Amino acid sequence: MKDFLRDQLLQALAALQRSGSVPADIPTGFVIERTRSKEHGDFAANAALLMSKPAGMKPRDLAQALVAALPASPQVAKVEIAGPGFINFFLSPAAYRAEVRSILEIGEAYGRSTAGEGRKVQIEFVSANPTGPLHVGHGRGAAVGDCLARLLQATGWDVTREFYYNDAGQQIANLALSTQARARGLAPDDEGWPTDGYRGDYIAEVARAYLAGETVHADGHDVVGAKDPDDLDAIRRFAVAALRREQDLDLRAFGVTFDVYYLESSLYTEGKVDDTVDKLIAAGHTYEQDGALWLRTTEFGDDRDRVMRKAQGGYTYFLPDIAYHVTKWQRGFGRVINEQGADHHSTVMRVRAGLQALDMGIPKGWPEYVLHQMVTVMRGGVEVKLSKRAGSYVTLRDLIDEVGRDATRWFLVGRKPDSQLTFDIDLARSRVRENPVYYVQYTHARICRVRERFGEQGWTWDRNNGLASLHRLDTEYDQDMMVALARYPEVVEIAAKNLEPHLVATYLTELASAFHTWYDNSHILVEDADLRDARFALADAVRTVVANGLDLLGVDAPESM
RNA sequence: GCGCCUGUAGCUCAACCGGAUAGAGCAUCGGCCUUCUAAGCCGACGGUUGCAGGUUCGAGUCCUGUCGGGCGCGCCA
Repeated sequence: MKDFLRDQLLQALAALQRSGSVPADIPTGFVIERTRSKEHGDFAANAALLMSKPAGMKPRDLAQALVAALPASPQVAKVEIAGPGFINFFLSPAAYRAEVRSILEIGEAYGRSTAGEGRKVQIEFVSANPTGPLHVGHGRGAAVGDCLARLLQATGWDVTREFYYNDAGQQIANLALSTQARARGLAPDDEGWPTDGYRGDYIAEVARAYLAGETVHADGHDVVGAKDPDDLDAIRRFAVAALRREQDLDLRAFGVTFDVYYLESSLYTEGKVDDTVDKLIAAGHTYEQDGALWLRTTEFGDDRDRVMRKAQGGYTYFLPDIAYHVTKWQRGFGRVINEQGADHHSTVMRVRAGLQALDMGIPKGWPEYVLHQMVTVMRGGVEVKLSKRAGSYVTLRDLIDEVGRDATRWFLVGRKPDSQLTFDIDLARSRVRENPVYYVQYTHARICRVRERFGEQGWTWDRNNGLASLHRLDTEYDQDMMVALARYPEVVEIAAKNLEPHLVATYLTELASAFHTWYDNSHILVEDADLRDARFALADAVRTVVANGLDLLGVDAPESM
């Protein structure tokens, strides 16, 4: 609808230009937007305000001229000029009825678009190292990343979900040593416990399974515990597999799956790291100093140069990072979005700088980043910092077990990623109005219940009759309900464009509120069959949009509660 | 000290790449259950958008400064 109105205004502008009353070379960067207040109609255009200066006319005069030149349209009931020169469009009831009809006809496809034109986009998220259970921060990354993937899929992108994990570095060595220590019966703080060892109870479980010769299935193959506490390499393989397996189970329970798991070790075994080093040297952006090899990232905006290869040998983490991103580029992802915790924000500059240094024609802003801020977990008004299994942090599994998958997803994705998030366990598990996820799910269930009542009353809902009778929906409540519904495609579009999935959650809460208001003021099960069918058609349209929105968030739309 | 994020009602948060009178819910107060889920609805109260400047037709939004909070500033990942 926005595009339609914009087009109408452009036509009016063109007409004015032909008649010579407005210069031909006028910027047309105006926007059509939803009004905040319905006194101002449904949509407003700021065209006259922006173009008044170049047009040499007063805003209101220009608005007047534009409105006079607008083509007639059955979708627009009236156009007003207001305030400093806004052009306000009031849609006709027929335009909103058409929206309801469209929702019921295309169902789950409503709100989707082809804006992405089938282009490839990769979303890398979670990417936790296999050294422990996933924590709340990973959960936020999983929820945000997965919802971004759903949003981009819904807007016509060809999405690949990718999980990158470090199975090669120092942290993995620590994991192996910690597991070995447990296998030898040591506990944290005992004599001989490795420095920087992982202290959580889960390490003891891994060690026990290893000694028992258990089999772990991860990443498509089985790893059997070798039982030998001296075989550090076998312990490492087993521990990585065991923790990968555990993370995978957590993610599955969270409703998150990946298309590709990319192993850092493969970058080494396939020579991609060495290859990247050679190319950086050849590109002339490196130098040796203090025995180390440095990359001149300052040439690309960094505030200091970075070491690539340490004096003692071995690479710093950011070199495999660059090599990894080269593979993303070579795999044909013209668009890549990395979802990470904000505590890693310093890598953004370095990765981009490294890619620029390679001079491969990669755009400066590639890849894109969505960084989420920290999560604080509260229960009973106090911060929760510990979990039994992990020790020093709250795990994703803890949250799922305590408040359920749906509420966990909703709350972790329900705020702008840029904002710090307080996860209130008491609120998330409560089943009252103040808990938005229950409020929205309840809305869906409530509409399903009305459908059941048709049968109990001996009636059948005649959908086609409902669609044909939509003109019977003529109250202000009806109008408000339809306006709220029609916003959905715009919300999806904006959420996808801005990479802000929380907008969907916010919208659904508003839609639910709008529904209850309408519902409690509009009796559906009336004797008049036309009116009854029409009202339920509107209710079912709400149900459809709620279901579509919840699907974008990966949250169930229950038929009863 | 430097960089990134952030500051909106008592509380938790919105505000669509600058728009009109800054919106919801909770809390507080007052109403509504003999018919579709009261897990709901209706109403009232509540604001100098941390502070100070600037940009312009217009600023919560952009710029500068300042104060408070978070994160990061390794030849760790």
